[in-house]
Amino acid sequence: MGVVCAAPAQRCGNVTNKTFERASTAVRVATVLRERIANGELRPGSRLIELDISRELGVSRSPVREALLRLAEEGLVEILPYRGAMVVPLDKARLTELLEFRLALERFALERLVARSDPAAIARLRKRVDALDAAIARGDRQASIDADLAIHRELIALAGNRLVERAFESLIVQIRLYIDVTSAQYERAEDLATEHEAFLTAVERGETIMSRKLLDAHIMHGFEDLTP
Amino acid sequence: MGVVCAAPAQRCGNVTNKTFERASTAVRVATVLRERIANGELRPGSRLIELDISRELGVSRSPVREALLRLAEEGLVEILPYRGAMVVPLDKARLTELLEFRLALERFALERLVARSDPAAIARLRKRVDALDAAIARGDRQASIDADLAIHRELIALAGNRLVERAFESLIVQIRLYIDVTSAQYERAEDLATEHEAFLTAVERGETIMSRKLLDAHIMHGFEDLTP
DNA sequence: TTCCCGAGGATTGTCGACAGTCGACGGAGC
DNA sequence: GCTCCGTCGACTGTCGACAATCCTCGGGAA
Repeated sequence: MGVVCAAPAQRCGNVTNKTFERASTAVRVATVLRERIANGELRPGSRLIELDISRELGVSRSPVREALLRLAEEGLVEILPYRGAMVVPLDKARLTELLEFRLALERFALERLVARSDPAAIARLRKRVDALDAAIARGDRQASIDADLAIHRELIALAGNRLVERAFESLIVQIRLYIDVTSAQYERAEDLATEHEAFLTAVERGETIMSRKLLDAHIMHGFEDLTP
Repeated sequence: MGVVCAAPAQRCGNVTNKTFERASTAVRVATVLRERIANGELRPGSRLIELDISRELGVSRSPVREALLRLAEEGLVEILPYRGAMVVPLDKARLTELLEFRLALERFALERLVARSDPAAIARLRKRVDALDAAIARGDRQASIDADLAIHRELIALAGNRLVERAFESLIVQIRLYIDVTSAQYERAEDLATEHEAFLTAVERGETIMSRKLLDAHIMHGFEDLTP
């Protein structure tokens, strides 16, 4: 019944991932819960009861509590004093806030990138865009989503600010929750390719204003008709 | 010896703040530690040993652990597995990252503000700037710092994005740690007043580019010659 | 009927104890 | 002298039990 090892040193026979194996119980529990939230097994708004989780995973409540606290800090879970934790409910207002936040960070990164006009940096982006094109050509939806995010992750990474990077990572995890709901963006896959292509071209040419406009449009794009 | 009440319902005779009194032990411990970090009692780099803290505050280790986790999420504390927590060390690189992050958020808020050109919103900012002027005129350094931050907090609040607001709040707490070190900015108090005045004027006139430039300069200003 | 209130169950918050891990110290081997 | 390895103390990670709080659901009064 226990999905997670009870003791840190104890071996999970069926788990091969070393980093997961060696991580503390709390981190492992957080990982499990994060996945369940991401894949929809745990629906937005559903309660997360410490005792149930600890029993199911075969651990005590302490690491479960810590895991919930971590997820709360990531914004995936909301904790109310004496009333427990629940998966953050999805609504349009929240998604808007997430995207605005994301926009603020990506704009910052973009500005940096254009300002230094470093060919090597742009080449890295180019590689990611090509990967996206390939995924779309294959008609692989999941890969397309990953490749899309990889482009933006790269953009952020190129800004060289770990704090911003961390915040962005946390935003992405949350935004991913909405992707299933708002898959519209990934239905028009060709548009997606075109958008990135145009964006990258603008960046390559050092067009500050244009690249920014394209970024704005892309991030907000496809999330217009959300109905959670 | 116990500075913090052991049990939630138990009364602390000398504490008047109701919200503090009613908060969970973990939150109270976090508050105490946060203050100690802020006022320099706990120096950057110093270790935070759970057992010591719990004994000193007269609580068990559980709430102390939770408090440390919260502070870690705020970026005030760094936790290394099996090796404990310590106050994040201050260095120039980190301050730069903090300020860049802050810049990204304030730029976003500013853009919003200028775009909607709402007199009521600008009036609120005006009030804060006036308060700063008054504090500077009185020569009250602490009040000047608070008034300065209040202006920026107001700017962020006007953007109406709770996520951004929360992130900003956390940034400010961290940036405050550097203010003692880098008090240069608050030495030239008149400059500070002038900067805000010019900034607000640009906002009132709807000058997108100018207001932004002034914001950039102001945020990065005074932190140039840091020597921690 | 509607509202208040108080018991009781479910769940979170806190505690003390034990298990596991890290880093320092010191001795053995080369 | 230098490196390796085992021991030891200090500390963190995890556990199960107890205390405090919230929520629900009846029962009684207006």
